[in-house]
Amino acid sequence: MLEKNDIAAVLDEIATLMELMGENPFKIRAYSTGARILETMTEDLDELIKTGGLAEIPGMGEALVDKITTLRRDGILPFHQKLRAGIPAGLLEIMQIQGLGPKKVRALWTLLGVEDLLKLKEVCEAGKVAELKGFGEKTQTKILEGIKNRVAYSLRHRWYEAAEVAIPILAGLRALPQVKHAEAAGSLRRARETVGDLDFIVAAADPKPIMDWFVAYPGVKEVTAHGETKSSVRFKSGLQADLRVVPEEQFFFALHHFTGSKDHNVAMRHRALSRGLSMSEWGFKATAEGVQAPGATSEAEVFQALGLPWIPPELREGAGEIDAAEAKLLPRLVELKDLRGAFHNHTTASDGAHTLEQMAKEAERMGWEYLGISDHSKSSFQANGLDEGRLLAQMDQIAQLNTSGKFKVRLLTGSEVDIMRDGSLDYADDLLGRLDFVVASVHNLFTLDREAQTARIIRAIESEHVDMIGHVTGRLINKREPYDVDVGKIIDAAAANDTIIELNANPWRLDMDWRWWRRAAEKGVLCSINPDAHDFANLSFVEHGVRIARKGWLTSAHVLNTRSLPEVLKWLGR
DNA sequence: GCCGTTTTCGGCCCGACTGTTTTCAGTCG
Repeated sequence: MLEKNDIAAVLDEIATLMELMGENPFKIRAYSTGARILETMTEDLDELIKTGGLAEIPGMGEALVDKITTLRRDGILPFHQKLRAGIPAGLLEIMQIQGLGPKKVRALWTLLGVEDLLKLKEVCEAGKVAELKGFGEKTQTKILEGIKNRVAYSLRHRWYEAAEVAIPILAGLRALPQVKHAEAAGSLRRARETVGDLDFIVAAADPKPIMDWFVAYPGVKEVTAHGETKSSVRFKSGLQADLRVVPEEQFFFALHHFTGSKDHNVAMRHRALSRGLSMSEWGFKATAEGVQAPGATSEAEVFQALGLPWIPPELREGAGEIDAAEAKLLPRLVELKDLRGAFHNHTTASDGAHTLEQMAKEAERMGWEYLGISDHSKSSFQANGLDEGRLLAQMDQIAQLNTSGKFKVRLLTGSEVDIMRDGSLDYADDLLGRLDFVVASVHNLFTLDREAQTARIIRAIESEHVDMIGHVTGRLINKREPYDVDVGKIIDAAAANDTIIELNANPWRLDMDWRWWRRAAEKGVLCSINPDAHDFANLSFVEHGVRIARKGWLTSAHVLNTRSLPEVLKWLGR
């Protein structure tokens, strides 16, 4: 039995294998589309298979439904196995190298017997690749570079790290006298948790000085393209950045196009075609008699031309946003300014860097009404977790601070209590009952099997003292895989027990993943955007949480910490 | 492989850049 994402990975691999076999590209695209649908859908797969709802999804035909059903049931698909048997596994890795696509890889394989990276390196170094028709010296050199740097080049970068690079470039572009508009597009603008490369779109009449400025930007290690309207550079970190300069009248079309996603664009173009318009990054072209191709002086006008309201970039994943826009059902997404406080914050009592007072001062500076303190519990000795006596002392200290009138912000007593192996909690019920709020988190035994891990967390959810579940999967983006847990079941349990699921806003975590929030919200699960701050500057992590909440279609009504202090106290005391 | 106010075949989103060519294929987004 395979999970949704694993089935999507198989479909993607089938697509790649078929490319290598030189299959019909439209057939190949159908498999990729199927993979994207599985990745983004929020419904329960088993349910969809049982009810036949899967076949109702546009792009899901009979063949795909069959194969997905088989993969779900058997975990294996003969069609896939057969494809695999005919193609060396090493070719899939070679396909990852920039500049090598199915045609070239197939040529290397059939003409030079290349079956893995080692052999590829060998034939490049022997100069055999440059002799092949369609290849040359430059291609050979680029392949060798690609082999050497394949780890760094293929890595996706955490959103905030990409943003740190992008922000000064964007400011630099905007400061150039020729530049009319400049924006960062791509997955950065869509607020994906990781970013593959940066995309800058600039409106200007004369591209040349802008291109020249860009390729000479400090920190650029390599210029991989330097054309009239497009340039690409690579930084030392391996991060690549593309710049496109377009005439002003094309800017909003280009911005929309390069913001993507691919699936969103495909859907938009279909919609355009049905209205007698062909759509590209250049703008609209009339394809039918008597149709006028409209221009656009804002991105909203691009959507307007297709009878749609502006769709926030975070939602543009081709996962139903266009249908929702059409039906006027787009959510009014939560914003940073909606937040009135935050839970799940640490102090020097456990592993935080700042005291209660320092944290309170910063929360007040941010204009918050309340700040929830939740240091670690005693089992997290590596984090200096509090035993019962120290927790009681901290509760007294917080009570004193609140009555002292020193801060306008109200501090709330809490704990990030460890979930034990069996799902019980690290403090007794009577102590938990005296706290304003309780976050329950897993901090050990990451390798429990799926069933045990899920059962463990669900037992914590069922505790009457647990208000929220912390970092549901424990993932650290690009560093540690999530522990094996059935998030769908966690969501159901949270809904049934009126337990909040945290959106951990630490930019390495962003956990629960954005792909689950829409479903959670539909089931009535409340979210809390928690900074998990370990120093006062970390309180600003909520900005990352808001971004992900938006990506998960959440409105302020779905988020506890958009509520006022009295409302929050009422919810917690329920 | 999917889809259909062209329903069971014949289309399927669009363009820039590079490197190899000498008019274009392959790759990428």
